[in-house]
Amino acid sequence: MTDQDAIAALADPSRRAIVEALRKGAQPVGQLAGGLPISRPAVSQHLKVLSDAGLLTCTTQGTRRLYALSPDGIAALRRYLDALWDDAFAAFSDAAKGEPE
Amino acid sequence: MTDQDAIAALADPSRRAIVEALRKGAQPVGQLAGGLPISRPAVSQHLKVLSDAGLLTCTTQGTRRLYALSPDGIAALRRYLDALWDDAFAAFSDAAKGEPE
DNA sequence: CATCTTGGTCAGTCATGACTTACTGTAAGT
DNA sequence: ACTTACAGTAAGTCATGACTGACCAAGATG
Repeated sequence: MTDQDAIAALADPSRRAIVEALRKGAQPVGQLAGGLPISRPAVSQHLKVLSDAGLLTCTTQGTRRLYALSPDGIAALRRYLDALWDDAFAAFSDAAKGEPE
Repeated sequence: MTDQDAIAALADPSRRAIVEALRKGAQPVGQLAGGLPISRPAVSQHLKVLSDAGLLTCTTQGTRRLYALSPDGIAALRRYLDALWDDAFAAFSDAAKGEPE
């Protein structure tokens, strides 16, 4: 439910820029929008997609909402890629030995 | 050039289906198209995107072309996510220290 | 050589989604 | 209570790219 959606979420350049901005720490929406070439509503929409994908967490402080990277969501992606790499390497080894028929 | 493009390449459901099909081993284009609900030209186009992103390798055998997962390309993605996770966890730890009030 | 198989390319269509402006809601300050 | 600051939602526009049918190139086979 999440690992596939998370990849799609990271596909958009604006969303990757948001993720890169959050690597240094949590930020409110307005601050994120200030550092990006898109409007604040656009940032809000991207934050929703990233949150739904499990990549971000949100903590409310009055009218401010702090968004931060979610280690759990990123860990899920890592597990998916680890498994994919295992299969890729196994198939690579098989091909190197001789072609299965 | 590759790690970001690779994520975008994996965002499409059809391309993920191709990657999943290749987990078991290399396949020619026609066989891939036979197992998917899209036409052969569509598969060809997806294979090009995945190859350009460094996720697939292609070996030509006469008129046949065998596509296989590239361990190198997947490894590059793993490294990117590992670094991202490091930052996410560091930011999470910082927030845990400063927040409790 | 004729032809069949395999697969990449072209041109065009159509749907998805990224973006903006305008609006609404909510918490804090005066 | 009024106003200001912050942020999510709605409606509409527009560009990107996923897909198909038709065409073309190249190697195998008779």
